[in-house]
Amino acid sequence: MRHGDASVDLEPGATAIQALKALDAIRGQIVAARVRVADHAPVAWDLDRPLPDVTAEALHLDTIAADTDEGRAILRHSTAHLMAQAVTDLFPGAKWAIGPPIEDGFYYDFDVERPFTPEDLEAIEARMQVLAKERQRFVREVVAREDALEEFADQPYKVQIIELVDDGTIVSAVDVGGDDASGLQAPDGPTFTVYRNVRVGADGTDEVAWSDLCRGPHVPSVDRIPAFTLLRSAGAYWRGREDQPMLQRIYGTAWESRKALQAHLDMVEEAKKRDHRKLGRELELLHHPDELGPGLSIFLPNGAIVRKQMEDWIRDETIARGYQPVYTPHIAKEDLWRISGHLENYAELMYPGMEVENASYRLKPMNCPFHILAFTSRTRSYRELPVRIAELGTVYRYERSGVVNGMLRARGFTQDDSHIFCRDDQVVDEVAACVEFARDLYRTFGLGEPSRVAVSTRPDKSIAGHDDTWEAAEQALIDAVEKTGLAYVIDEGEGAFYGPKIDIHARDAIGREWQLTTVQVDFNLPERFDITYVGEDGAKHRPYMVHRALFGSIERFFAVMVESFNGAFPTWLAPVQVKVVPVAADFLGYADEVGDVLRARGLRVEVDASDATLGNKIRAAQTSKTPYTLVVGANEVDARTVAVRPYHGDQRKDVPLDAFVSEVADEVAERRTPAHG
RNA sequence: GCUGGAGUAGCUCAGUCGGUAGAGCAGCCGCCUCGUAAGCGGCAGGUCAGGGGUUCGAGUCCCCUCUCCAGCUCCA
Repeated sequence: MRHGDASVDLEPGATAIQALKALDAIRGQIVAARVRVADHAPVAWDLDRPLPDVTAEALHLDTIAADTDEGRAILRHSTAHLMAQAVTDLFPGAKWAIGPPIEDGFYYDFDVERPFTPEDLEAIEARMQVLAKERQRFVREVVAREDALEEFADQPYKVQIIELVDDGTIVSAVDVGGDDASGLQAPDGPTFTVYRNVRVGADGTDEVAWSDLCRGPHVPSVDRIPAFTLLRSAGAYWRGREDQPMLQRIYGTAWESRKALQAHLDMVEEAKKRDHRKLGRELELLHHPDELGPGLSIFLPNGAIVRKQMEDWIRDETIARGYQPVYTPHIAKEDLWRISGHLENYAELMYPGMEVENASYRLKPMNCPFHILAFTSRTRSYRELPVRIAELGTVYRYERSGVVNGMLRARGFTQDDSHIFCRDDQVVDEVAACVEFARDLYRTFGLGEPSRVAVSTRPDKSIAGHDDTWEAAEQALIDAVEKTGLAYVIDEGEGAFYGPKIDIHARDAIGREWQLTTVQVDFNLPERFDITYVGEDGAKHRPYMVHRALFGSIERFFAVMVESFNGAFPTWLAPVQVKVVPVAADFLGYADEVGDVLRARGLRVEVDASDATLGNKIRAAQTSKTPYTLVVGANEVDARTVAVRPYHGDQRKDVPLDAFVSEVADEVAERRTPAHG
């Protein structure tokens, strides 16, 4: 068998680890092997599992290191088993559902008598530490369907999983192994894989401590998990469906080293410190009084300045790119929402009607119907297409109470919304332009390139459009993304009910990914509103309609900015750009003069006229994360200079006032955006 | 909507066994006039989320409601 260029011959029945040792292929910490037979897809393989019985030339072998995404997933999967074993020990009668690795950790769902308490988690983790020391081995066994059913007869969820596999509901969503996943051996009838945790008993013989239905692979033994911890518990529906019973889920994480685990926990802690709700309060950006109601917020003056910079940028850019701004109301008669189909498809997300003068009015959950009315305000010619209607439209959605979450998920929010009416031959260019527009936006606001571009295809619940229409639109979106040169993935069945879409994500300063931009094709509304334009042939034609929001929600994007910049906005966005601090009251006159000079160049300045000590005033300026603090005293008055203390970077003394003003004015004019921090 | 946790001054938090509410910061007043992250003193600030109950007595125990947080489901 081969590993890279090396090859070696082995006895039949040799395990992956034996082969890797023979090949001298082990570097660093290995959790599993990767086996590829001929041109089959590679399969992750337990180190102690015998290699497939094929010719040496056909077999390729590689290692899976602990410090890779794939390696960590295996560590975490094994840790999930360890946790389930601990839960079984401490909570006899607990039923196990599923326990997969996820991004940054793992979970396992249990059906237990009562929900887990924080104390339970401590006890479970302590039990896991004890079990880990037992050096239990993970032993893989392939069993027949009937044997699996018998073995797990008292585990109703496992039985269900087996039955779901029977009827094809589950293929790979839940990892149960089964037919040799490598496709290397044709099994005799349906089989499942069981992993047994085996320890050496008091009498020196092997004893099975715990078993689970599982695809694997796993680390060879539980003591090979370098670092793990449990994080929290929460309810979770069986199979993720609301009509199913609620189980108790425990989240945990595992890493290749104590250091890596600590780094992860530090990152979580850092994210907590940056929470936009916390910073929004501390920096007086936002206010969420109970009197307002859930999911609604007030932008305080500081927050409003930041938001205005965002809005000014997008307004200017949309006009520059040929969009036509409109303004539309926040409510409309119910009839409009009947025509648009929102009452039919979206009613549970709409606030109830307001009865006025024998008519019912509704708050708008979307801007589209209004933009359509703007389009249909007169007869449209093919010559004027594409027509791009744009608005910062504030919408209201009656989100279910449990999902409201700061500004990330609000009940009232503002979309930088636009609807583009165009001919079919213009769709690709228009969509590509939207994607490029979004890239500019991310660059401007310091988010770099998109981290993920996903084209979502027709969902089961789609109501509009023929198959070939959907296919054509999906292809148009793909063509548009390819035109931009960005890599993309296909999210099957994740499109909106009225058409396919492109979602764009970006990563913030601490590596978190946010869904921001959405570009959607709509087949539904043009039909419902019977939108037409007059073509070259004098006949009426139906335009395509593209929805698009680049920030997505201004409020959400604002929150992402707050968290990503950690409240320390770049100068062009900062609520107060410069604070002038006189050393003592005697120098207040010069401080005011400096303030006036800066304001005359359009900068946002505050002069600290309080009678606090210098140290106190500087501290106040620093904790407000103001980009520049200027200290002025006798030296500065005489030389007409300022002592500059930037929020990021080293202080500079004796900077000529004029030079500082030009420097900052340029920085703002260029919207210079350093890396987030 | 569901599961769990939490709500005390503007903010961060203490409050013991059920015995009549406390600190720091911020605010206001005064003193200090200061060279790079907290000078000193004083004053004011509370329907302990709201409602009901138990009790001689409830921030504390019980019930209901609201809001927030961590998830599930749903989504910008």
